[in-house]
Amino acid sequence: MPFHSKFYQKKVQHKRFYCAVDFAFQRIGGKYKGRILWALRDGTLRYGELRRHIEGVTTKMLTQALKEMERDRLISRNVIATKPLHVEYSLTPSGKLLIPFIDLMRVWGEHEINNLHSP
Amino acid sequence: MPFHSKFYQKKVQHKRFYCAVDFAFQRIGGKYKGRILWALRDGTLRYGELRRHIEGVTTKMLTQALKEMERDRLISRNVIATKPLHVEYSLTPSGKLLIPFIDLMRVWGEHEINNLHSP
DNA sequence: CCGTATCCGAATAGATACTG
DNA sequence: CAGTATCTATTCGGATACGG
Repeated sequence: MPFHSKFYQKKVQHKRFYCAVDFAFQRIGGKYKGRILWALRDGTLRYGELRRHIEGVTTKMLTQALKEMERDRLISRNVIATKPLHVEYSLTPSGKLLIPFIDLMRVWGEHEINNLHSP
Repeated sequence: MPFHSKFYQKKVQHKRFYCAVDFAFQRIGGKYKGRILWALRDGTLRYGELRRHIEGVTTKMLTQALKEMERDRLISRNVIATKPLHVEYSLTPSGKLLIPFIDLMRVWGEHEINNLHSP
């Protein structure tokens, strides 16, 4: 049960936030959360599939981000008791609300990347 | 000249990024950049005014964020040679493109804050 | 008024090894 | 397969003092 493991106990408390923008950035900030949300936009992915989508991530950082996002109800975690174990991740309704936003970021990012050497 | 000071030289190189989402989060991630963009949405603010808008920020962090955002062409910096000095900050066209995005974040954040104790 | 500089602790991130 | 644990390196962020 992730909510009781020692591993989980880090960062259970949010820092104080001063406004809604601050709050939102605390929830989807960090190095990988945006990319995780984006990877899950079309449905369900297993842990290992996510790991391959998010190039460069370690198990430690991926697990940590996933636990925080589960706690914050952005994603849900579903264990399938096959052998070996399968674990599926997908967006919650709240998480799905963020997809248009991530998409805006992506479009803006592509635009900026294309203009990097011609400003 | 900020582009030549020792202070500026930190973080001149971006880390490697793997996709546009990653790129975008590197540019507006961090603790204060979202709030700075939001504060400048309606026009120009001076350094001290910004500082009062972004409650809790220190001069170090504000200056650092402003320099990075200037380097990334999200904001522009205008020095007015009065005495004492005035320095005005405003959004560039590229920075203005991010406002709808920040607004989405803010709306989502307010929605989430309201549902924190009734999930 | 608008920053710079320095010190230092906290938080974040990576590498590596190991387990049910 | 899906993590956990540990150790270390790097980065971030706050406090404080000072300067043009």
